[in-house]
Amino acid sequence: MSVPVSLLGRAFTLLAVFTADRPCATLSELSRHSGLPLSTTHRLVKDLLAHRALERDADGRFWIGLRLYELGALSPGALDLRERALPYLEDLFEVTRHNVQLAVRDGLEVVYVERLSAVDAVSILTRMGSRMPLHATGVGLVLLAFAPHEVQEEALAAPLKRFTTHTISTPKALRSALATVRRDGYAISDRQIEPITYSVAAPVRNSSGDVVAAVSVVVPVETRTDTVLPAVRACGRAISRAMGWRS
Amino acid sequence: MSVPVSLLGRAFTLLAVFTADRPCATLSELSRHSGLPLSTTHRLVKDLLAHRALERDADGRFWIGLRLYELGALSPGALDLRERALPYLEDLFEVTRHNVQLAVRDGLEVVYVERLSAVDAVSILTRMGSRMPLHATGVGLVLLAFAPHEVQEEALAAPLKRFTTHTISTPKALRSALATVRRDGYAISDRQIEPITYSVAAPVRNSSGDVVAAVSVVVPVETRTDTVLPAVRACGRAISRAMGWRS
DNA sequence: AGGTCCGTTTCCGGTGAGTGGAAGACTGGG
DNA sequence: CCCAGTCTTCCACTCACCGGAAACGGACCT
Repeated sequence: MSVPVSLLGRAFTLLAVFTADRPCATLSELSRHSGLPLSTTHRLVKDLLAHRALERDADGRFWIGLRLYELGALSPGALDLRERALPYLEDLFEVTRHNVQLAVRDGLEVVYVERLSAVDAVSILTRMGSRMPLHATGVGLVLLAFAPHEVQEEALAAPLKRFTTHTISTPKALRSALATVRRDGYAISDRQIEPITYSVAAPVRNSSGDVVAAVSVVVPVETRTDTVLPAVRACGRAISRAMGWRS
Repeated sequence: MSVPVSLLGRAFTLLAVFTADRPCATLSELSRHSGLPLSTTHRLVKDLLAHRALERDADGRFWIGLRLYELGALSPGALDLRERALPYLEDLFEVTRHNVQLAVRDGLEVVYVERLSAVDAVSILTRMGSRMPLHATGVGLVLLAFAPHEVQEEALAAPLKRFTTHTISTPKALRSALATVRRDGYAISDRQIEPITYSVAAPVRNSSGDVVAAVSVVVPVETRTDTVLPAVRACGRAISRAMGWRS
């Protein structure tokens, strides 16, 4: 295992130890998982603590700090898109009572910038800040279908990870699905991630008409998707208008 | 103006140029506002871009990048508190139809970790990730009233910034208000930030019974606070239970 | 077309911030 | 008490980082 020689590279390697499955870690764990020598890790952690990028709990374990939360909240996805979209996401949540998600594209992945869910909602696989492959999610299909041509070709040439027997797993199937999304103007992801859910997704456009995000509702398979589709599409349009889009 | 000599210090000084009022900046602006020489700024920005901590738009301006959003979403406030609290916040939003906020304490400030609001809600002064002084907000009063004794004394000894003629601005008034909050078990902030709103806030406790967050509703002054108070308090209790609290 | 201005990018010799192995300190369990 | 694991401190050495200066590129003006 090679660690970066640059200090910033090391700092980000260290921060990458934190995941949703490992939201906190001891100094030794940080050293072990990052590959950085213990004393280097110790010094780096001390600096990150000083800058509030990390914080330490009473048991001595380290967590991502509030400063990164604050900075992250200034990113375009959070500050611009989320703040404008939130009222419409809430409306969609209220009329459907199912998980509502807002996501942007980063490379060949979806990054969720918001998720509204109920206590007894059907699926809790995604979370604010989490990632999923484009090909396997409703929002991902929408974002990919309207992405630049070279992004689509890149996704079609990449391995398509399989989650269930329904996951799109050949370039041919994906190409066909993308064409369907572009024709229809929305996507229905059928049991691609979990065998018990559909995801119904619609595009969100900016003032230039580019698709910059996607909104979706995740419903149990017993739900008829056409009962939520109009609401999802209306929500996508409402957010688009809030972003300055004119049809 | 003195800039840090350490690389991490410089990186964070640079990132501090980004605020809600200046969410993006050019290279020259970053250099000017951070005090770092132009070529140092350029090199640092290039590294931060490589690590996705910054991103660049089509006009060449820099923004906080998705990587910081992802990392920030792993912080305890976002990952643990927010995810557990969200369904109850949504319930509170639904029954009150007013701005709902969830906040934690950081030093002598409140940091908002979630805000749900409607298109026509009365106040939009706060935002995910933003800060306010403890003494002047409902959630701040709650967090301070139940904070360790030395934190309370520190707040009482610090300057109390005034926002309106109603803002608590003397240590005597603050001490009295804190006693009231502790006695009542909730806080009502009367026109302290804006002359048109009240904030009604209640504590959120963890499994050890410590107050680790506060939830509030912001309502117009024409609203009788006792119409929303029970719902806010119930919400605080529900989130506390989700955090493992036992009464 | 040429010139000017401003913002951005590149270059490179010099240097001090950062390094990590080793030793020491601390903590908890047997 | 002993042991193992975790954390903290130390310091001679080195190379990643620095920033002034030059080059580059684009927009605007005459």
